[in-house]
Order: sequence, then C-alpha cells, then structure tokens
Amino acid sequence: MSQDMPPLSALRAFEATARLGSVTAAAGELHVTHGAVSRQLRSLDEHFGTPLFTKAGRGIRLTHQGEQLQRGVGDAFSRLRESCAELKRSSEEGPFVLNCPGSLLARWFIPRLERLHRELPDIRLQVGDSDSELDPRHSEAGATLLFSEPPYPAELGVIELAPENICAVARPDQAERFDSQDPATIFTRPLLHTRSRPQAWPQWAQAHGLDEARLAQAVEAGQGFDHLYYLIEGALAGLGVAIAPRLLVKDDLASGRLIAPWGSVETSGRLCLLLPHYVSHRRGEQLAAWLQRELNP
Amino acid sequence: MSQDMPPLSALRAFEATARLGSVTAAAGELHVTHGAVSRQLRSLDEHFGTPLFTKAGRGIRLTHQGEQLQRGVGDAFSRLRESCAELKRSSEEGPFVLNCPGSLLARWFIPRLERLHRELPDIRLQVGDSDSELDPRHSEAGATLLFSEPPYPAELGVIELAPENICAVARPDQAERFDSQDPATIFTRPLLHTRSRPQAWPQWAQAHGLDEARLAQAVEAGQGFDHLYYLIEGALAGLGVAIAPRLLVKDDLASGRLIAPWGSVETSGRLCLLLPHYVSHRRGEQLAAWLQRELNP
DNA sequence: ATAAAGTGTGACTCCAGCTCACATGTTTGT
DNA sequence: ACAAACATGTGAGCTGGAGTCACACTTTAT
Repeated sequence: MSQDMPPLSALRAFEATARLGSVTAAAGELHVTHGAVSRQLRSLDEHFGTPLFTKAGRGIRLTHQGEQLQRGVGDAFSRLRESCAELKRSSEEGPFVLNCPGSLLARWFIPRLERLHRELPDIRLQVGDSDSELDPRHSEAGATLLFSEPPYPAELGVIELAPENICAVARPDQAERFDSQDPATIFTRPLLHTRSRPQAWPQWAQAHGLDEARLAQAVEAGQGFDHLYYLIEGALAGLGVAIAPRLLVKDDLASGRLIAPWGSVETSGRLCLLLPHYVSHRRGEQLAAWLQRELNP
Repeated sequence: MSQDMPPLSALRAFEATARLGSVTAAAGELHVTHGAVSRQLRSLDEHFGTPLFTKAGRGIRLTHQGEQLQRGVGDAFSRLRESCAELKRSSEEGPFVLNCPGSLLARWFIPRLERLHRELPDIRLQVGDSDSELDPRHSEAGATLLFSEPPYPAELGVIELAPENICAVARPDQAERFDSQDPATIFTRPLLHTRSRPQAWPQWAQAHGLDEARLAQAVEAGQGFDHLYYLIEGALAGLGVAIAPRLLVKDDLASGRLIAPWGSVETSGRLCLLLPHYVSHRRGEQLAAWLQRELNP
C-alpha cells in the first residue's frame, strides 16, 4: 500500500479551497483562520513537490496539477461526506435496537410496547432477544436491558432502574397448601428451577430462614427448565412453585393467574439499562426515563 | 454543506482497521500503537452514536453499521490514495518546467540544450518563455531563470548563479570607428535600446565616465525595441551599438559576429535560478549544479 | 497450567496545527 | 491619485488533540 499520503487535514483544506476558489472562504467553512489553511496548502505543495495554486489577481487559481488533484480528491471527499451523513442519519433515525432477556421481553416488555410506542413515537424501538449473546460487549445493540448486580464493569454506562425482587409463585388453586406465615409450607410442592439462576432458591431460603439441605431436596424434586420463561409457564401449568423476579409475574399476580404467598424479597441485583458510551444521548435517555417511570409508578 | 464530519484521522484509522480486520494490523500500517487506533475508533463510535465494531473472539468484527460505513469510506480512501499517487508520480517523473526570458532562452539556452539533455537525461526539462508572466509567483513553472538583483523576496528560493556583465556590442565592420581606449567614440554610432531595461545605458555610461546628457541624446537617436532579443538582432544587422548581458552575446563574440570594443562591466545584477520552496529537491539541485558548471567553466 | 495474541484504558507527554498580528499585493470606489 | 477593502503569506508563540507507555482483561493455542 502506497504509504506516502499527505496529511489528511491538508487534503481537506485543499479540497475546500479548490471547491470554493478562495483560501478565506475555505477557512470559514473549516472554522479556522485563513492562515491555518494557507499553511496546510503550503505543506501540500512541499509534499507533492509542485505548486497546486498560483496567485491570480488578489485571489488564487488552481494550477494544472491542482486541477488534476482536485478531480480525484473532490470525488473522494464527496463520497466521504455522503457516507458519514448516511450513517449518521440511519443511526439517528433508524431503529434503536434494545436487547433484553427473552423472559423479560415476553412477560413484561411486550405487553407494554404499545404504550411505549404511543408515548415515545419517534424512538422506533426494535427489541431483540439477547439470550444468545449475553455479553453486551459482543452485541450490536444500542442498549441492553438486563438483571445484574454491582460492581459493574466501568466501561459500560450502567443505569440502575429498579431493585430486583424475587418471589415464589404458584397457581391460585394451590393456595390452601401454603401458610403465608410459615415459609416452610412451600415444601408441600416441588420447586421448579432453572440452571441459569442456580442461586435463586438458596437466596430465597436464606431470606426466609429455611434449612438449605431440605431446600436442595425439594429443588431436586422439581422440574428443571432451560429458561426462566418456561419456568414461569411451569408454575402457570400447576407443576409446582417457581421462583422469579417480581417484575416478570407482576401482571399475572394482578390478574390472579398466579399468587405469591410469601411476598417478595429484595436482592442485591438490579434491573439495569446498559447504554454504551457511544450511544446517542437523546434516545438513550428518553428510553431510560420512560423505563424509570414505568417501573416506579 | 453537512458540517459534522468526524475527524479525518479517525476515519483513516477506521478504514485501515476495517480493511485489515485488526486494530493491531491497522496500527502497524499507520505507524502508531494499537492504543492510538483504539482511541480513534472509540471517538468514531461516539460521533456516530453507534458501535462500528464488536468484539469477536480475541479480535473484532464489523457491525452492520460498520459495514455500511466501510463501503463508502473504503472507496473514498482508495480514490484519495490513487489521486495522490498519480500526482506524485507525474510531479516526479513528468516534465520539469523551467521558465526563462525569451532572449536568454534563444541566445544562450537553446544552443546548450542538447548538452543538457545528454548530461542530465532524466530531467526531462521543458523550457518556456516567461516574458508574459514576469512574476514567478504567478507562474506554474517548477523553476525560473532570470536576471535579478538583491534584495530578493524572502519566500523565493533564490540561487545566484553568476554576476551579470553587460557590454556594448556592434558588428565587426564598424570596428574602426571605435577606440577601445576612448569610450566616447561610441557616440559615432546610434545607441540601440529597449524599454524593458532603461537603466542599461546610463549604467554603462557611468562606469565609463561619460556625460549623461550626451548619452541620452545618442540613445534618442537609436532605434528602440520591445525586446532584448530584437535589440541584439539590431546590432547584428549593423543598426548601431547594442547593450546586452555578456551571456547573451557570448557565442557571437566568440565566433566574431559581434565585437565588444570596451569589454564588459559587472553590474549589481545576478543571473538567478528561482526554486520555489516546494520544488522537488533532486531535480532542482541537479539543474542548479549543471547551470553553475556551464556558467563558470 | 502457561504462554501468546489481541484489545481497552488511565496517566502523562509533546508537537502539529492553530491563532494572532503584521506585511504585502490587488482591486475598487471616489 | 488616493484610500479603503479585500485577499494571501508568514514569524512567533501557545495549546489541546493525538500519541506513547504500561497495565488489565479476555480468548486461543500449546
């Protein structure tokens, strides 16, 4: 690759000067003084070993070599400007991609999407399932919604939206088995679980002062699922007691499709919105604000 | 004109990284550290508000937006490189334009061109008459050969090649009218002159201690010419005595076509080669050295 | 396990490129 | 003929953007 390119800033100065036919005008466009442009042009002359402009009256005029250079360089800069403008536009007006775990997407976000679109019509959100790419650093998304807990990696812009409350839920037809004053009555039913959150049940047991060994036994007896989403479906199907973030079963509790006999426990986890440093501020913050409102009425 | 272009150096870093698929490789090509490239890329992410690369394994991969940008930017940079290389080539290998006054060109340079081409075969000199554009700042030439005198404008690279000697010349058939011991015998013939060098005769008269008034009268009597070249032709035609730089009549004196009864007078003028600051050193200095040799044997 | 390769980033440094002020040359209006 | 406005070139001096260095972290290979 030919490695003797002149400084790019000098080429930009040349392009503007050649296009506008004036050093001063170019300086205006580039928001620098005419002296700065004049130096850049001189450095180009030296680089190419040939004059690009000559004086003409009180202004300047392209030399033959200058015209030759102008053809290619003018094209190249148009192309550059066009590409950058296009990307900028598609980044500002194109869909804003928000990734979040499938369970959160299905059980909390999708039911609220219509309201989101109504209240933030210009955000053109595109939601995606992030279970395949757990690490937001590998994702192309503009933002990621997920449960996490401190300490957060410093390079990610983490906004804590709400504390995570987990609760044990079951179908209402099993209500009589459970005593809301006695957490141990939970052991009358199998404990549904998922491999992706092995600490969920132990955490709950500790908060309610239950014996870990007996808990492990009950977990053993319950069905395992690959995914939190299916876990909750298991509870709805009456297979046993599921453990889930309160957020995901909020609507089911309100409608009476599920019950949470022992309330919910706040964990050290938080529902977080990850806005990478580079993300467009306007839309990212609009979204964060909307989520805050929606989560903390 | 859309004025929110990212820094060009960042775009160059992006282009190299996208093309080579590696930050480190791009850093190598740009002769900087990988850290420098990494920062540039980050600044681009921030400018566009969208990620251009994601991590992939231990390397990186273009995102969708990155690919979009790469198409245009890659093209633009190819174009830029191509244009610059083309101009550089035509400036280094193309003809080297030397301008000089028509009289010098015709009466001194052209007879020596063949030797120049033989001794400096790769210089591909193109000589032009500069009488229309006297000021080298308005010319497109790579170099200018001309008579000038100090002080020289600072911004021009002036190389003094030889002192200017002027002499009064006439046709040999008029030799008996002139006494080489008595300059006043010059007034036996009309004094040919040119408007472009009104000070030539007075200078000569002063050097030989002649009366200015009588000189003015003799000049009045002589034919005037537009151009030094025709002035010498006038002397060759026997119209009177011409005044000219010794260099221009050197060959005619040697061959006996002209005589210079009173020798020559050194003036404060110098034959100079003007090499603008930007000119390719190699060829400019080769030419200067050859001229030095040719003028001062 | 251990090494090697690749990328990201905090802290610091430095010089490329800018501004300022002035000089010089050109055009235009009166 | 003169002055004023316009345009570019340049010496001196300053500053912030861009680079280096060193280290951390992750992934791949041996």
